[in-house]
Amino acid sequence: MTKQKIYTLKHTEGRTRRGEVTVSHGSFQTPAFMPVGTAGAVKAMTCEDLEEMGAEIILGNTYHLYLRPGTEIVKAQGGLAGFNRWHKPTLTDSGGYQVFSLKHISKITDEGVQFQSHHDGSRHMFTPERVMEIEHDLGGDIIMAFDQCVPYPATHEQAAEGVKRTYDWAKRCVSTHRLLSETEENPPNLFGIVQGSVYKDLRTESAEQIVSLDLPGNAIGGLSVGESKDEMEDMLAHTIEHLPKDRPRYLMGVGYPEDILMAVSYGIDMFDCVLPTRNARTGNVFTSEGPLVYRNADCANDDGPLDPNCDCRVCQRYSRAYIRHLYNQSEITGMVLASYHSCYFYQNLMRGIRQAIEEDRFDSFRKDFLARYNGE
RNA sequence: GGUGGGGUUCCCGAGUGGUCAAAGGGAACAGACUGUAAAUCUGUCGGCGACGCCUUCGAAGGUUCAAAUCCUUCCCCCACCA
Repeated sequence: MTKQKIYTLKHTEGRTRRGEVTVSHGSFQTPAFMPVGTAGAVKAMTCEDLEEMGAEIILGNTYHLYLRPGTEIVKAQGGLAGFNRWHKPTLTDSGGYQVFSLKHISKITDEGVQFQSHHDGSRHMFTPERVMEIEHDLGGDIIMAFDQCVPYPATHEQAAEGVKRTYDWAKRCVSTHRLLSETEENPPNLFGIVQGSVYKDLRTESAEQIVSLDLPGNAIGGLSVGESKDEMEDMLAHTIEHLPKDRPRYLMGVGYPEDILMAVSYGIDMFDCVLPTRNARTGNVFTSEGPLVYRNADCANDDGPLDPNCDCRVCQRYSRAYIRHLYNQSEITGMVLASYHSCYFYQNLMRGIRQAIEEDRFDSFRKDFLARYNGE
């Protein structure tokens, strides 16, 4: 495996940084928000939509794609890019989060995780080795190590166990990944994941272990799982100090706009979150003036756009009244329009953040954004 | 005109003497959602000075300690027959 540097730092403002990550399918600007395309598609969005709004990298999920349509099909179709025709970078998550969210139908051992499919109950086994094979077959540009995302709250002992297992598994991921990469033309970039729940000593330990693996990128996992915003910030601020500055640092599963701004202020480069898409499908969108429950009755006769300050093509054309009506009638177009807007909103937020960093005014950008967002 | 069935809280629809303000859906209203078991889930859903009271089950009377449930009359719907 030829080791290449994938991160280029372009500008810093305090701890905040502006950079670029380059992988097989191209580059993406950081800080970046990656829409989540669990089953090979960002729900309700087409590739054209995503390109249009400026998304440069999306996620795919090992667990979901392995179960359906099955790794063989995706591989035979030319990997994810060949399959879903998203020709920009893709990051695949390892299924570590599913170990957390599907804990009631899975069993964790040192060997790996035995789980039942949420589709049909069939039994499967994920080991770090198996996950690497799958992720290589899926063909993403960045693949995540198979980790154990510990639920919140967790005792120090439980969290420590998660840290140990995450490290053991990460080492096994690295071995298998190296082996698989030897025969590949464009091997993916394996990112490690730091765990440790809300315990600083464990975060330190986990970060040092993961960093010692010398991977091209590092992620902070196990946050935004139920802890308070203060705890999240504490852990993030603490953990990121242990992650190398010459590689991308990815905060997994985050978050709300205010969380992203907070994390960027500490130097996080990559984010992903289901909020813009999931919430859009359940009647909520993000706007410059704060979250809007467009499903609620006060939008019934509102001919204004979802966000009065948005220049996305949904806000240029459609009204709250119409989109609410579509939602209430379960017209899929309602979810499509709402999802488009919120995804655009997130991409637009990231554009604003990047530009502000370049112009050394991130702090005021953050302050102004939050003032308007919180209706102050 | 005859025979049979039926009218229940916004809608559909259970309930056939007390444990019924009345099951269950739907609609409506609100809340939740952070590496997507999520076009999902939760709550409210007659009124009120609310551990109690008032109004409600087509209408009006009646039986009973007690009626959405039984009886009488009336109004209206549906099906089939003529």
